[in-house]
Amino acid sequence: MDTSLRQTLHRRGLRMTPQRQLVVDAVRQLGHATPEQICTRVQQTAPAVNITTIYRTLELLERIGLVRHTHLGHGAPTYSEQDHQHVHLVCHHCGAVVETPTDLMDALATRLQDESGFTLDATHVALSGRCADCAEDGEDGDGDASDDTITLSDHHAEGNAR
Amino acid sequence: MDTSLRQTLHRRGLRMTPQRQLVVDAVRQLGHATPEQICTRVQQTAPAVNITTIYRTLELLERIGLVRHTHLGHGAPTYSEQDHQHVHLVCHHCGAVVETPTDLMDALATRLQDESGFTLDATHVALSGRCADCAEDGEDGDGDASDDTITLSDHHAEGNAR
DNA sequence: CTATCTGCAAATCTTTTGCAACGGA
DNA sequence: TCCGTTGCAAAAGATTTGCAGATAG
Repeated sequence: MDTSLRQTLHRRGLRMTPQRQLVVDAVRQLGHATPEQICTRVQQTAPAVNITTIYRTLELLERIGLVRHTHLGHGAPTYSEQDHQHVHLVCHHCGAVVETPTDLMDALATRLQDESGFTLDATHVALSGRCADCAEDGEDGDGDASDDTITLSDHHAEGNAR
Repeated sequence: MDTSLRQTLHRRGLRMTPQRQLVVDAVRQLGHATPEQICTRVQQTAPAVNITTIYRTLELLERIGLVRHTHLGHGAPTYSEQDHQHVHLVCHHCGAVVETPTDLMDALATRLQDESGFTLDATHVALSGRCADCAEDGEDGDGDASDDTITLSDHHAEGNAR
């Protein structure tokens, strides 16, 4: 059952290792997960695997097209199977991540293509907003400032470098 | 012309400082910029301003609703004026960032609202893809792996913690 | 004058890199 | 055997925090 991974690797002169199998498994099982989460999962089976290997393996798997990463909005990118395509909706308020079919973006993709020649990759980033559970309420609108250039005198010392 | 900023701050018991004015100006002038870029800009006027202050000020300005941050996909978040609303399109290939009017997303927003009850914040994240200049060519599709749990024997040492 | 801010240094955290040893084919 | 891989330690970045002193009001 691991023939495919092994072959894909061999085809490019790469080697099959237990670590790589574990990372692929973890990505598959976790759906979309950060390197940290993947590392934790892998270490449940093989505690000695270093997080450095996770990073290197994810990069390699992405390069050969087995996984892809998505930016959910905040810091860490999340990795998932290449063919596990969907659009992520992240709720600002509760942090929930909802997955929706990519065809939701078809109309937009077409429009972007027509109007800007931009080919949309709908799955690479997450859309932000508020989920149904977190009804909208807070509204804020204010913005105005000047445009001057002052010479700011710093308090104590200055001219520091490291 | 800076009355607005000062008042907004005072209203919340906060103080008006040259640094804050400079950060607001920089955000406005740069359109969308990382904390690093904002820092550089501010330091052109006031070299002594520390990047720590930039971070703290941006956080504060965001909290009081004067600026907002957007995740362009890769690492650094970019800050812009609260009311400078637009959708970002980031090209995977050349890294170009194109801004488009938010009404591009109206149809999608409506559909999301209807189908999922999800209220879209179109400006918080950037859409990824390929811009017109970077024509598509590379295609890759392959994915299959196993599901086993092996006991991985690590080479040299083990049992390390820090 | 007092509480808020700032600059600096150092602590965190995440991701990357150099290197020597290990192990897959 | 040979070279791709791995673990470890340390480097490199980015962001946060503690603190003493400066400053807005």
